[in-house]
Amino acid sequence: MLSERRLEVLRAIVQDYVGTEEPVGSKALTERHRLGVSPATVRNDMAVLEEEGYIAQPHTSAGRIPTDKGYRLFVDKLAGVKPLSSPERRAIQNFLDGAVDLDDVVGRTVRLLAQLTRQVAVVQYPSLTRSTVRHVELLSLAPARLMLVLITDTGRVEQRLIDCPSPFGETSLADLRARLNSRVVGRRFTDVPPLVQDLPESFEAEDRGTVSTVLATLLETLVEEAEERLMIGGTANLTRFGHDFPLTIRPVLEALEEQVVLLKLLGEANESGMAVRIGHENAYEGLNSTSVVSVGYGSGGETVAKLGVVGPTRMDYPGTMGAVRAVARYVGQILAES
Amino acid sequence: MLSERRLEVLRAIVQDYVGTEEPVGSKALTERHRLGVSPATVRNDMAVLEEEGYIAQPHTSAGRIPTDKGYRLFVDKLAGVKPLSSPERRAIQNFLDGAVDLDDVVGRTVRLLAQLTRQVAVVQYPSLTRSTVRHVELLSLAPARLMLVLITDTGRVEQRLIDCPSPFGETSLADLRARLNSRVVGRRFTDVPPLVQDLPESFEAEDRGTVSTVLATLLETLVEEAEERLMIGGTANLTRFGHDFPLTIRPVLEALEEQVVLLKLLGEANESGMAVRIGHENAYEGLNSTSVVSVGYGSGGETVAKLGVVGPTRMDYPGTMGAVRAVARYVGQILAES
DNA sequence: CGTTGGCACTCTGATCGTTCGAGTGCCAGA
DNA sequence: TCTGGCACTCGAACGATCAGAGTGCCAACG
Repeated sequence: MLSERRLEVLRAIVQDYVGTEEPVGSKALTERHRLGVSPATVRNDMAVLEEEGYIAQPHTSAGRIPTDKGYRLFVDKLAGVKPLSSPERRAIQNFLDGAVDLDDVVGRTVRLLAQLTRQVAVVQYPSLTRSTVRHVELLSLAPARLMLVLITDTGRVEQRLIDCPSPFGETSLADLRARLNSRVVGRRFTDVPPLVQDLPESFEAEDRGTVSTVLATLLETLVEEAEERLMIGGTANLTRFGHDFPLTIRPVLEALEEQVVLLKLLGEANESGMAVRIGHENAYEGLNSTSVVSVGYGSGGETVAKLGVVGPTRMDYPGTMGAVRAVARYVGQILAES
Repeated sequence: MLSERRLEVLRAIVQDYVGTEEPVGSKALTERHRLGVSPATVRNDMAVLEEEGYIAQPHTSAGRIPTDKGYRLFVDKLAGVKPLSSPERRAIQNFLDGAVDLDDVVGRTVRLLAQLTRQVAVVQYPSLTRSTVRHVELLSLAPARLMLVLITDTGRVEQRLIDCPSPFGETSLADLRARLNSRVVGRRFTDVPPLVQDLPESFEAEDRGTVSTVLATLLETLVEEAEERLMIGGTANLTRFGHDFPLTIRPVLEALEEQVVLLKLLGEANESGMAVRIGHENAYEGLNSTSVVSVGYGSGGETVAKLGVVGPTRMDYPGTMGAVRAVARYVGQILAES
């Protein structure tokens, strides 16, 4: 176990490096932090920290920089979550309150988060699988062509075209619409399948094919939409990454275009708490020199989706975590209101 | 007017510079192109071209590079549009044919375009103002609460919640729905307003308020959605931009996040033809060192939206233009089919 | 008049050595 | 266990030199 002072030294190194972006040496440390010991002592501590793998030197006789392991310790033990200032909080609330629909909420959130953290922001659309059905509508477009419209309680709308195996009368349509709605409105998506399973049986033989098709499409929509959408923003902040540009930035841009990768990344967030993945802790190779801070959000204690930021491992963890958490909370509130 | 050979020299310079990314000198030119004259002659021609502003030297005694004006001349007079190879065409078609809905079409298009041109691709969603109404649906969610669902012929769905000034019976609702649809289905959005103006008059006094509200919401939806959505992709290709990274790339990334800027950019495309904006021809300052190639697409001779790519001024214009045009055509076909 | 070969000139970029300074490791002493 | 001192290392910055590519100009030629 590292002594109190060594941890203090590590904290100082992380803070300085995050601020200056340059390797930090023993002398500079003692000058900028009131450690109460001499540079020589700090040097010894640094030697230990290096041996333990918390810090490293880019080349002999330069200062030290934190390793992923060092950041990990910093985040876990040394750093709190820095709460936002109250003007910041007010600004967040004002900005988000202006949103007019779900797209707008997500759009504003992503811009807000990017601006606040000065990093790349990723916001997942509220999940359908956790949502409930507000309404299912069936429209007849042609004798054997229907449109299915699904409306969720989060305000999202999905529509599908359906080619019926046989013509389907207006009466049957109204009937199906009514029965369907009476069974599924207010239900969670995951609960729907068993509730509609026996519906075809109660229809005339000639309509059963169509009813089955409609149900199949409905269920398919629920499942398909479980692969959820994302919005990202603040990519311009990538330019503040480091000196060795193209090499670092390219894989990150590539990763950001892979929805699957991002979803997995966010998915790693713990249900309730905040998740911080540092450097090589990220499964995706292109993000080995970045850290991801993510958290779930939702209304009323229920997580409906996640959001987070992607930035260089050399980031201001307390500040970023504070911003991410605050934004998640306010978005949850907004969703609860609407 | 420039002589034939001088134009030929300009063409050679553009081609070489696009290929090598390095200033091109007189000697190298005569070696790589069969111009039939000596380097000295080429030097004279270059001097003239420089005086006319078509090319420039980064510093004294280095090769020449084309100016924006030079690229402009190249595009207008010297370069054709390079058609894609037939394997490429087949690949495009196969890839786009797999799309399942509108989002997917746009998503695939943007990825395709980015990959084909190795640049940043921008695709605008098919415009609502040019679209026609396929169906308008009204749902009663609560006694005084309606939902309006608008379905377009391009498969897009928009929905709005409406709070009615007074309760609205099922009979009136069905009536309104029927009349509304009989008037607007198949109509272009821009033609809708006069067609529904007198609808409230034909209803009972107590329902007129609600009918007006519904109509107002409908018209509002048409207008609001005229501010259209975009999808972008291939941002990782920005890393191939140039050597002086952060400075060039940052404003581009910023521009790409400004939907308004991008829409304006695409909007500059001529109705029918392809538009190429080179360097400073772009109104937006951040894009002064990029070129934008855009074109409208649509089904049946009608332009419903635009798409294009953003890349360095030093780009392969014939190839890029060929790819953009081909993709636009195939997307138009796909839209016509669905 | 357009084209050509020759020639002197001018820069940039690469290479190399030197220097400077920050930072380290180690050791002896408090 | 901490501290001050000291020798050492190594990278970044600076400057001088050099080679090469490319230019502009000129005189000669068809």
